[in-house]
Amino acid sequence: MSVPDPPWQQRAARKRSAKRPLDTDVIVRTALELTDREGLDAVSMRRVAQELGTGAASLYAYVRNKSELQELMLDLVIGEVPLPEPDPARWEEQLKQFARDQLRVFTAHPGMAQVVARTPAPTGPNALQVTETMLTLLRGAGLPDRIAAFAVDLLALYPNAIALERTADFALTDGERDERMSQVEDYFAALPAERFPNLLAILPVMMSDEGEERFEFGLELIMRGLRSWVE
Amino acid sequence: MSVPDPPWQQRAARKRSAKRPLDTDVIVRTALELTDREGLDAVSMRRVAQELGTGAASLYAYVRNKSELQELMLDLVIGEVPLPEPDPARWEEQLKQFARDQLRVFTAHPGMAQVVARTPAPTGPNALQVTETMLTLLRGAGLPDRIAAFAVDLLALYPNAIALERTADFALTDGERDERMSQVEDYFAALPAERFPNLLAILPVMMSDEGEERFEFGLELIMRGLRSWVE
DNA sequence: TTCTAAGTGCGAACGGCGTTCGTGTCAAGT
DNA sequence: ACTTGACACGAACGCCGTTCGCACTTAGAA
Repeated sequence: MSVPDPPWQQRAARKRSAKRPLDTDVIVRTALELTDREGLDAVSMRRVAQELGTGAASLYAYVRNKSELQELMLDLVIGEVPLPEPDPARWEEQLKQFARDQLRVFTAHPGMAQVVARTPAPTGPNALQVTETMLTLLRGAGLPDRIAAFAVDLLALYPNAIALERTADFALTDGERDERMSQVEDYFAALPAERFPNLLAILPVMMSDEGEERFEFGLELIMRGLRSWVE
Repeated sequence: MSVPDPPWQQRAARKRSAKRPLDTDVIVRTALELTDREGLDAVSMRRVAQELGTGAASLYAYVRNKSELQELMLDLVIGEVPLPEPDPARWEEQLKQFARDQLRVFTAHPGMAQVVARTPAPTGPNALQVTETMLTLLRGAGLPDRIAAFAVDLLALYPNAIALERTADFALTDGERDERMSQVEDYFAALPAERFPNLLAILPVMMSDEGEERFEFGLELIMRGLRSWVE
């Protein structure tokens, strides 16, 4: 080793040590960043590998396949939902806030709602912690076990479904979005009034952009329903 | 035309007339049958074309692209949901039955629930008719327009979300399903009792296979919530 | 009857995908 | 110094959606 390495080997060596060694965590995080930036459809194994300066094949040492990668991403995202300190007196508000936070987090990571839909009953550590906390709140409120078990599903389902709806068109270009919008408008304008009287009567309400009120309505509806089973 | 066509031309002619000429309808129907048999993931343009004895390129004369094909399939499926004759006195039961029928239809066509999730506000003719009927029921029940508009969304969302959950693993082989099942069991069995007391306490209830009761619970919850806004 | 133009059918090709295989590389252990 | 084992990854396989351009059919004009 008395002679220094030739320059091209030095470069290679520096490059190798400069980049963090591959591990499951960086892969998952990189994939998630890519999803946030370009949507879930852009996240291919090749693309993630490229982002890490390597080849697709290298990822398979740390991740069984693409769907496992997505499940790992999912649990990472679920981990971002803040857990409340259960306070039985405020169970309704705490559950509502929980649902709001869930919606916020999944809206912030467009595409992850699709992953939830494909993943029957997420079982990552963070998902379990979320379930445990919700159960604490529901049982603390005096709901029977059976109802609590049903409700925990429902309360996870609802924000996810709304998030799915809101992020469905993330991958569309502005042009496509506009085109779809004007198509829908034309279509509604052309509806025969005698066959769709209610639809037309209610159109202004449906078109008005009160997404947040809509979500809050659903939450309030669920809480009113739950209340009827307390004790 | 005094001389009959040579045999090879006859065969060609028979072949051509024997298979129905391509049109949008057969394409959509074939794609749907394929989905029912093998799941949505198996429905590629090539595969549908193969089923019709032609090449993938031929389909593009009748269908703009794959996602348009899926939207057409979706409206066909929505058309299978039976429409009730609105009877204001029985609005709750009619809405419930509506939701049940929707779940049934989407469970019978595994994969179509995924398409709903990707399609913001389906606008096919059948979807519109469904919306109109639901609005008739909701407004007839005495719900304010604003609430009715929200509720119609919610009542479509819920059966779809459940159908999505139920058909999520359609593409899995039995082996994969079993593997997942036993994985989940092991995982739960290994949970530390002090960190997940509620989860473990409720596990028997969650594991018991009462999918239908679960759906009915959600329906009843929604109806109780709606009732609180009547008049 | 013959010619032509329009429309349909479709093989071939492009660029991308998930995943596997087998070779290459290199550090740690002997 | 040599072996071993873990990691890295280029190349390839068989899919995918979509486009292009050529072959073929056929309806109407001449």
